Amino acid sequence: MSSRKSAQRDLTREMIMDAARDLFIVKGYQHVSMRQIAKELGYSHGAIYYHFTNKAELFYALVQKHFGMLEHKLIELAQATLAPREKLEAILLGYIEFGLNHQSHYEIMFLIKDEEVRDYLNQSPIETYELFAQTVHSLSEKQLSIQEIWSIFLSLHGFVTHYLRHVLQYEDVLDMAKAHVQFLLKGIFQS
Amino acid sequence: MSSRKSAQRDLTREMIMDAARDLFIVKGYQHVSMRQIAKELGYSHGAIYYHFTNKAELFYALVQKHFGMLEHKLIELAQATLAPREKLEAILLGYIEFGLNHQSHYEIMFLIKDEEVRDYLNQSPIETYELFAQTVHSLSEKQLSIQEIWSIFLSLHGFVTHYLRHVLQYEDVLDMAKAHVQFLLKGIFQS
DNA sequence: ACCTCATTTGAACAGTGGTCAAATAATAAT
DNA sequence: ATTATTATTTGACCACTGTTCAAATGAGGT
Repeated sequence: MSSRKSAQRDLTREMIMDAARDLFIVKGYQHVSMRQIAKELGYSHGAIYYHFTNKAELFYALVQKHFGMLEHKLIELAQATLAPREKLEAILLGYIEFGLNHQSHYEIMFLIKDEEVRDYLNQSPIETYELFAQTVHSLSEKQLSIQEIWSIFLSLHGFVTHYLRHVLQYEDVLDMAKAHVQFLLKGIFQS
Repeated sequence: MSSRKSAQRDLTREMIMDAARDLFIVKGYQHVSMRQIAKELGYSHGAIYYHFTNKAELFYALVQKHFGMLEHKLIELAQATLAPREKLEAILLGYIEFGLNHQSHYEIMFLIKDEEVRDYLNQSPIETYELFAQTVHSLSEKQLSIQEIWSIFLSLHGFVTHYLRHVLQYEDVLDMAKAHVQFLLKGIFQS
């Protein structure tokens, strides 16, 4: 009855990921179906399974991209021309900003406990944390121990997690975020 | 064909909640179906809908109980005979212990983002946090501001959230938890 | 014996993720 | 130009989900 699409509109992983990202951001992982994604693209849901083995793998492909984005942002902030203290502030705040401005992705990167999805998570979170830790360590002028950096990370993570659950945007909690960062840095620069 | 159960075994909210709790703890909210709960009880799934309007409401009934448990623990710790500093440590550590020893519960209380479920969440988390904040405030000998207490809470939340995702038990991360608490209290008691 | 009514059943509905034989079309080989 | 091959897409199908609801059930009151 229906005919397959012409060659130039052949379905690609990129196309699927673009459509999926939009839907995931609006509705969240659990509330997006493979059929919805396919419909958005004008294909049948079966076609997606040709390009991705399942929903989790499709989602994880998106996640990997976003870990890359977070790393990019960290590097960018670390290269800014600011005093260490300001740079450190910017990085901690930048982490929160990233988390709240990419809520669906943060959720997948750090929150989804779903076994299906977790099986696809590999080294990405670890690598990204390593970068975070090293950057913070050097900016702290060696005053922060590994353990303290880890505590800072967990504390930022708690902030993001909490407000992400309440679906608030970064702008809505900017003051709170700044105060949280100050709290975490208090004592380090004896300010 | 099948007949309704005899009067003394009439299905109650309590019975349903007990069966549901066990399943939720083992499998998590998303992977427990109403049919599974009903099967566990030897009833048809329709019967549950007579006692709970839907899955989310059933789940929330469980949540309320767990908030009660956490409050109970907080009060208990606050009444211990310890120096303020030690008491404060015990409370922060107690919070982490509760979170990691009741992972499914904590997940329900603070992590589930599902709209269906969230619609049933009312004042419980707020009330429990109020208790936490007041206790910490008085124990800090008025040295902690509202904002700082909130940051401490978020930082503890981050700790629990992270290790909960990796399904580690409290004992496995005890040293880490102690270090995290010390980090958060650093400066407050000028230690 | 009859009635009432809270409780339970199970069929039905619209949706889900995932599978797969069959259909299709672009490309390579003849 | 015709044929064979191969990558891609389709849609019926499966086993499942949460939810609804008319109908059946049976305990308690009269």
